[in-house]
Amino acid sequence: MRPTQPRHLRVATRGTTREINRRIALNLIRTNQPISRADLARLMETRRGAVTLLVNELIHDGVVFEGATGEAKRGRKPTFLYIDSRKRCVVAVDIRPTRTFIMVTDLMGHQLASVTSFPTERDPKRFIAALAKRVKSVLVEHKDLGRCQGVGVVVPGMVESEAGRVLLAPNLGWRNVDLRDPLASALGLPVQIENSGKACALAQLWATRDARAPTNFVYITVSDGLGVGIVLGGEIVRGQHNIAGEFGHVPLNVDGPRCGCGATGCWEAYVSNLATLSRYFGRDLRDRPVSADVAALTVDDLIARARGGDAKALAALLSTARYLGLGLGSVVNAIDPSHVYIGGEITAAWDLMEATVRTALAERALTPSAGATPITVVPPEHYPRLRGAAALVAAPSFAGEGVA
Amino acid sequence: MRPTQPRHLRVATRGTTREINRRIALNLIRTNQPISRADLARLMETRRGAVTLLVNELIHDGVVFEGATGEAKRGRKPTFLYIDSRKRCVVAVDIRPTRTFIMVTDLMGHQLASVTSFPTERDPKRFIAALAKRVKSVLVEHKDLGRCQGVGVVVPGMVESEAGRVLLAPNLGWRNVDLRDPLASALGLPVQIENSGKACALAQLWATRDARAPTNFVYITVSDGLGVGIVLGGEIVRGQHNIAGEFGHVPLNVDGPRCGCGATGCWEAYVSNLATLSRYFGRDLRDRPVSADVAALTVDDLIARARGGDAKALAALLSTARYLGLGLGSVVNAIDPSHVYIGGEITAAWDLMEATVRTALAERALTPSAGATPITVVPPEHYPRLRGAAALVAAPSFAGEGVA
DNA sequence: GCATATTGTCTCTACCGCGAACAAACGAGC
DNA sequence: GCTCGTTTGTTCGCGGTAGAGACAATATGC
Repeated sequence: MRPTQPRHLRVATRGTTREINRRIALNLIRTNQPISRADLARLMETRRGAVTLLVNELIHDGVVFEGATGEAKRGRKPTFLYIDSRKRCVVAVDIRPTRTFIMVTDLMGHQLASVTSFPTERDPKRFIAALAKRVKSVLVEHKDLGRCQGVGVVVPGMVESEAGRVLLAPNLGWRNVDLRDPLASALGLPVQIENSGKACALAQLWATRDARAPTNFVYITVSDGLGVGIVLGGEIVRGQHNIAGEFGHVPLNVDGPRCGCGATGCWEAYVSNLATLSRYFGRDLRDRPVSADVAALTVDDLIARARGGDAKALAALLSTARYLGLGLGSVVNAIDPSHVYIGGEITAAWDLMEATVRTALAERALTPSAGATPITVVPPEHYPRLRGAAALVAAPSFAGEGVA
Repeated sequence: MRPTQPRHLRVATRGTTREINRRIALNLIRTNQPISRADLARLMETRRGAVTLLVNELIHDGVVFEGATGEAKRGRKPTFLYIDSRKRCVVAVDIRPTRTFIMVTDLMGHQLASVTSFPTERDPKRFIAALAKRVKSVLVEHKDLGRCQGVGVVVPGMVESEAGRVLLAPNLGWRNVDLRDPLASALGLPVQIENSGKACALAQLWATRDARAPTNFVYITVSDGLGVGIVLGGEIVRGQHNIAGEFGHVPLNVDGPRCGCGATGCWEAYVSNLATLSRYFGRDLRDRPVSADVAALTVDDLIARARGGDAKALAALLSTARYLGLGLGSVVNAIDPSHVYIGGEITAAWDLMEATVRTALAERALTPSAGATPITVVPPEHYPRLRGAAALVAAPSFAGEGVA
C-alpha cells in the first residue's frame, strides 16, 4: 500500500515532474553506465526527446559527461553517457576497536588507492587529531585523484545524525563523542558519520547495478559487535533516534550472559567475535587480564585452526553459527526481508557454518518461505564497511535535492 | 535520507503533478474537514486558483462535496468541503478464536451501527458461509446506510496479500485457508483481509486528524496471540511475504516455553492472554482437558480479581507486564519508533502494569531516550481491530491511484 | 548510390502550476 | 442605502514540462 499520509506535505510544482525524472535518469545512468540516450529512453519508457533535454541539463551541471561512441549493428552509433566522477574523490574511514582503516574512492565507490590503517586511539580528542593527520597525508599523497568531495566515517556504535555525534560505542568505550564537526573543521571538508550496519546496508544498496535488485533487505555485520542495517523500499530504516536496526541487542535469552550494552543475553553476546573466541577458550575474554597469546588470537586464526582439525575451534564456530541462525530467525520474522547479507571476519568460515545457520534459522522462522530467505555472504576483501563509508558521501547527491 | 533507488521506476508524466496534488488535497480535506478552499490553499502553500481546479475535479468525481457555508469575521463566507461518505458504508469484520465481530462504518471509519457478533466456527467452509449470511443480514438491516463499498476482515494470523489467503492462524487452527475470494463471491462485494496487528496499525494511522502525528510507530495487540504492526514513513511495513512485524515470535528465551508457532520461548508465549491465565492457574491451559470453570475465566475476570485483592491474579498480571516490557525492548531497539500503541484486553489493567512495563523496557532499551519511548494504550471500547478492518476498505481510495 | 535502421534534435501541442486580476459575498462605518 | 475594505472563489495569460512526431545525421548492406 502506498503511504496513507502524503510522504512529503510538499505540493508538486511545475518543476516537480522534471525533478523526478532527472533523478530517475541520473540513477539509471549510474547503474547502467555506459548507456546511450536512446537506451535510457527505452529504460524510462519515454521519448528520446525528453531524455535529450534531461541529459543535457545533467551534462551542463557537470554530473554526467559524454564519452566514446558505442558500436551498433545498424544505424547511427550511440554516444555513451557516464557519471562524471573524474577529478573527484572520497575518503572512506572505518573506525574499529583496534585499528582504523582509510581508503580513497571515486564517486562511484570504486577503490582508487590501497587501504591504509593505523592503531585506533581510545581518547577521542587525540584520535580525531591522528585521523585528521592521516587523512590529510593520504590526500596529499594522491593529489592526482582530484578534489576530495568529503569524508565518510563508519563507527561501530550508535550515531546521532543531526549532531554527528557518537551516542554510544561500547567496543570503543565512547559515549557522547562529538566526532563529525571537530573532524570537519580539522580537515576543512564535509564529513558524514554513520553506524557500521547502516553504512554496509547503504553500500549494498548503492553497489547494485541492477534496478531490480532487492530493495527490502537486511545487512548484518558480525565483528567486534553485531550491527544490522535494514533497507525497506530502497531506503535505510533509521527510526526516531537513528538507532533502528539494533537487533544485536534483541535477546536470545533474557537470562543469558551479560552483554556490553548492560542488558543480558543479547544476540551480540552470543555471536560477536569476542563471544566466539570466549567459547573457544572456555572463559569470558572480557574478564581481564588475559595472557598475551590469548588476546592475540583472532577469529581468522580460529578459523585456520578449525580447518586444521582443531575440534574445539570448529565447535566454537558451529556454536556461533547456531546462535547466528537463531537470531536471524528474529530478524526474518520481524522484518521479512527478501534477502539477507552477512559480512564480517566470520564469513571466511561460511562453508563450515552455513548448514548450521540455515537449520537454526528454519527452526525459528514462522513460515518455510521465511526460513528459506536467501543469504549472501560479503567477504571482507570487498571492504563493505569502507564502501559504506564512501557511499555516505557519494550517495546523497543521487538520492535527492533535500539531502545533496 | 531519501530513497537511493527511485521508489517507482515510473517516470513522471504531464499528469503526475496533478495526481500528487490531488492526493494531498484529498487527504488534507479528510484530516481537516470541514475546510474551505482558501484554507486548503494556505495549508498546501499554493494558489487558491490551483486548489479550485483540484477541488472541482474531486467534486466532479463524487469523492468530495460542498456543505454549509462557514462563518467569517470579515469578508465573504467560505464554503466548507467534506469527504462524501454519504450513502456509502463499509462492513468491518474481526475474526477471533471464540467469537467473530461485525460493525458497519462510513468511509471515514466512524461507527454507524452497534457491533454484533457470533461464535467463530472452526471449519473454514462453514465459517465463510455463516459469516456471509451474517454480513448480508446486517446489510439488509441497515439499507439506509447506503451502498456497501466493501468488507474488511481482520484475522489473528498471517495473511498472504495477493491471494487473500490465511497462511497460518494458530489460534484458529487455520493453515492455507482461502478466505477472501470465497467470501467475496458469496457476498458479491470486494473483500480485503489483513493481519490484526497490521490492521490496527492502519487504523491508528488512519484515525489521525493531525498530519503532524507520528508516522513512525508500532502497534501491539495483546490478546489470544500477539500481533505487531509497524508503520514507517506513514506506510505499513509488509516485508517480502506480508509477514513483517511478527515480533510475537521473537524469543525472550530460546530455551523458554513451547509456543503455538512450533518454536520455543517466543514473546507471545509469555504475554498472550492464555499465557497470563496459565500463570494464574499455575499450569499450561493448552494442555487439555481443563475444567469448564477454568476455561471460562477471561483476562477481564482476572483483572477484576486482581483489583478485588487476589494476590495471585495481580502477580500473574505483573509477570505479564514484565515480559511485555522486556519484549518491548526488542521492538524499540529494532525499530526505534517514535511511539508505541498497545491494544488488547490487558490494557484494562494498564494502571496496575505500566510501572512494571516501563521498568522492564528501560532495562533492555539501548538508550535512555529509547527506553522513554511514549506508550499509549488503546482501550477495547475503541474497537481498534474493527476500525482497522474498516480502514482496509476505506484507506486505499485515499492512498493512491495504484491501489484504489 | 540507395534503401534501411538507429541516434539525437527540433517543433508543435497539451497539461498544469504561477501569478495576478477580477467578480462575488459580506460587514463596518457613514 | 451607499461606499470601503476584506475575504472567498474563479478566470486568464504565462511559463515550464512531457507527448508525439518529423527530421537531420550517421551507419550498414545490397
